[in-house]
Amino acid sequence: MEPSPQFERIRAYYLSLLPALTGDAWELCTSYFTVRTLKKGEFLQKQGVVANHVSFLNYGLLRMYHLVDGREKVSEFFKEGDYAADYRSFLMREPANTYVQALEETEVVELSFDDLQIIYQRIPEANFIGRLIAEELFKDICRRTTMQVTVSIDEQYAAIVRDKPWLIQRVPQYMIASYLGVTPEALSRIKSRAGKRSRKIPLRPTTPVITEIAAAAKP
Amino acid sequence: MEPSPQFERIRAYYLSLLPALTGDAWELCTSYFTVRTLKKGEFLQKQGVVANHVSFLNYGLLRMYHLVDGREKVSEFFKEGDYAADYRSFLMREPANTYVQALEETEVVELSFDDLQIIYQRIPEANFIGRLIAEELFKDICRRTTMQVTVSIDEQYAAIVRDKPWLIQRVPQYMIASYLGVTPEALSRIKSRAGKRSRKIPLRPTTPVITEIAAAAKP
DNA sequence: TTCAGATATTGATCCTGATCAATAATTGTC
DNA sequence: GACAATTATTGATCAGGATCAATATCTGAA
Repeated sequence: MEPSPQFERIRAYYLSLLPALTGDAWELCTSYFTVRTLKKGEFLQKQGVVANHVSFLNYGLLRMYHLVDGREKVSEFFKEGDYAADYRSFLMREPANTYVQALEETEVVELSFDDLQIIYQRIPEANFIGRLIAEELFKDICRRTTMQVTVSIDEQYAAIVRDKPWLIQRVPQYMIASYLGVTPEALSRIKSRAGKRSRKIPLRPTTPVITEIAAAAKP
Repeated sequence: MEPSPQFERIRAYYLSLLPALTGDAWELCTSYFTVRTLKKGEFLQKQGVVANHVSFLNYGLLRMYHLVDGREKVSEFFKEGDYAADYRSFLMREPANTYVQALEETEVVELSFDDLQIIYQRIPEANFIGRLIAEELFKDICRRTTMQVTVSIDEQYAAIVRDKPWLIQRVPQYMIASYLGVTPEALSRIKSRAGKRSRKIPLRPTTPVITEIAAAAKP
């Protein structure tokens, strides 16, 4: 509706994606936005429920996790400036298989699925933004996957300390352990052993490496 | 350029996304498409090289993998009807950290990054398609991630046998093992032990479960 | 400040998958 | 069909993380 300071951050975000986003189009968007505040511990999303909103974080911190056999497996953290919510569930209109919970008091700008479709229809450029957001999420999840495959837990933890110190500050260690796919005990030992600096372990291939030369040579 | 049977499959795909894709717009698209054939063993993408094309598979089979410490870690398979290529590298214009290699003779329809940008500019609806494709890729990678976190290797293999029998048929077992994140030996044992049916292991939480009630109660 | 609950560390043991090694089965080629 | 190369299986040992348990540290509220 009216220009609100609560939409400043998301506006800056959108403008960075699409500088030409005009006043009218933006007004239409904001007319569908709603603001919501989550207390620490509250859930933005629960397993089994279809995600009906995407949420842009004005401030605060969320974690996304799977609940498997009574254990929580943290898959992602969201902080101010991020898009949160189970985007898969949101897109597929299927029940989510994750929980999203506030770790701090958090304010989000919400947009419902139906309203987003209206926006896509009325503002063709919105598809551009939607594309960039989907691409952004894709890149993030790729980065994570590559990390998991490429780097040892020790190095992943070191990378977090180096690149995302805010995670260390704001999240209990056992959740970071879960995020890394190990137990709290294991992470504790990883930290302690981090002192004695990285020994290089030379490995040799166990699986045949198909080189292009060798393979392409055979028509 | 001219209506080609080589573009039939991708046309059907696009039409399924956007029925209103008009003849003219489609012609513009096809004018940028190029067809390429890969022999078994040839690479569509190599680590260290910026992915300059997205590739739609007309027929054939590709695998994507990371090379870490001389070992290949398979992260994805692509078959006819899929979009292949290191989309992260393509989007970010950064060197890829993966290889994409043909496991069978494969025909792809390629579109370069620059040409795609032109299409996005000239055909606004293309953003719609681009959004859906990015969303599709996102959903796929989410599905994979959820599997990895949620389900045991045994069950993941069973799921492949059940849901993707073509993988079993067309891909050597040691690549499927790599895809599942285990050694070929381990997968072999998993298969043999698959006979004696799943014993249920009751687990109790090792990490405190923050319930909404408890957490939200504290303002 | 004190205390209780939550979080982190440390130790001992167990278990699964990795590794190393050898053999068997399969596949494709001549 | 026979052979060579690739792929799969099976066995024995090893290593790292999980688990269980105990203690230490931290945090926030009264």
